[in-house]
Amino acid sequence: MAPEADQPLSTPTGEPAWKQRAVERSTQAAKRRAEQRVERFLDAAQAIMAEKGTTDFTVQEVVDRSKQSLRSFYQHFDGKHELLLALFEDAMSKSAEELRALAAQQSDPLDRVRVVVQELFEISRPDLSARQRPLFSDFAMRLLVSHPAEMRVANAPLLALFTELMEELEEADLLRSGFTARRGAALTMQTVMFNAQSSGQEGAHPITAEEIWDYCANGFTMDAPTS
Amino acid sequence: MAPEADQPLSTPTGEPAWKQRAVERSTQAAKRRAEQRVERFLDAAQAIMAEKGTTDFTVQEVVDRSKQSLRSFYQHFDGKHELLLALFEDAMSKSAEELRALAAQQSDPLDRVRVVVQELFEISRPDLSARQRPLFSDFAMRLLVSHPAEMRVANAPLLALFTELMEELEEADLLRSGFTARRGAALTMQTVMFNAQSSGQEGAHPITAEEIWDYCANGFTMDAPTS
DNA sequence: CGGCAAGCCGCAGTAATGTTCTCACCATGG
DNA sequence: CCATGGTGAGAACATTACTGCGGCTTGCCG
Repeated sequence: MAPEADQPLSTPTGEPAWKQRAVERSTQAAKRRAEQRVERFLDAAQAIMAEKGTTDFTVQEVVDRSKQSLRSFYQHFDGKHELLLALFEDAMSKSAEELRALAAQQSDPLDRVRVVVQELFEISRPDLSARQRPLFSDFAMRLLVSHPAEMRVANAPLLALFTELMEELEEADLLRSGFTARRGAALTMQTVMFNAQSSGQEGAHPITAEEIWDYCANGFTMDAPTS
Repeated sequence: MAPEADQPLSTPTGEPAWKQRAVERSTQAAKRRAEQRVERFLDAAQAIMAEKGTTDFTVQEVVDRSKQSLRSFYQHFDGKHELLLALFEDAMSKSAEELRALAAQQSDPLDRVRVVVQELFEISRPDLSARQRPLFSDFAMRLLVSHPAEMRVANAPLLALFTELMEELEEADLLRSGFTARRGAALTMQTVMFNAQSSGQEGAHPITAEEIWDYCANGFTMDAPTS
């Protein structure tokens, strides 16, 4: 990593290389400190959410809990929204990893999709997991309507997992004819997550993980028609 | 309607019947006036939403637009939430009626479900109908997480329609074996509405009405297995 | 017609909360 | 050892939902 020849490319302003390196060294220490502070804000926010089971905490609470200052908070985050977004993206990619690990335990491609669908349904339902994952109910919904692009980014890891699983199905000729893996991945993922959201809203007949799997896999019509 | 014998039942306080009737006559005029005021608030709110394409208006805006007073607003509504809820319930039952009329134009039970699914999808997508129906994106999502019981009430008309259509399918033996009409109705309705919500979030490959119908009807697996 | 009760209005005021500003401080690096 | 920039503490600001109060209008009743 001594790309002196490349320096001109990265210093179009005419700064000498040594100066850049010196500045960078200073910068990196500061960066570490900054990252640590950000970490503390993140941890504090997560702890508060775990306690209150909602994203309706105040910025002040996070600041107090993290033993830092409001001033510092706004130096590291563009606002409360950015904080929540960071936590949400993190939670989503962690969940995607967990689900991927779960899928890996199954040998049959169809079983892989099944366990992922059922587990995603469980961790997405508000009544059971709101306390542990308020981001999935509260924040995800608001993000979907107010910042769909950011939602798409946050969903990417999970969507990738579903796409892989669907492609496996495709290769094993287990996908319905004329059905694209990409579309099926998005449709299934969203169907599972959102139906989980409104489970418990269904008065006396809450939907179960088995039912949602059955539905996604087979639809509701007889096994032949559709025109 | 001269149920004098029944009066004691409705006047346990001992008030004479004539007085009750007189009071009621006075009351009804006041009631009409009150309803008219409520109507004006409702209309103003709807107009503002149509212009701004969001539910993020202030109560003050509604008050100004309706040429009434803030004080009066809170005399007729418990708060902004109640206003939105009223508009939402109204929009939902109107949409349910429109969809029911649309279904009636089809003779085949499966076609009835299909047109309803496809049209519900279209009117629920945020990109096209946000301007006309911000309640369906904005408010519905928030209501789902913050007041699921109210959401259930608001959804009831639409759910009833889906249930009827599903029961028709059941009677015509077009429903998959071991599949309940009630569950299918809820699952399908929510799947359609929510997937519409996130359509357009799908970068370059937005889901279409045909695809969602295909998915709901048939799922993604081959036409035989599931174990 | 005169008065009264109810409703309505305008306006100021409260509360909650996200965000920014002021200013002193201090720690880090040169 | 000093200059710079991040930090802390708190005040200040902005927005918004909501409420209290006093006065005015309106419609009703005797």
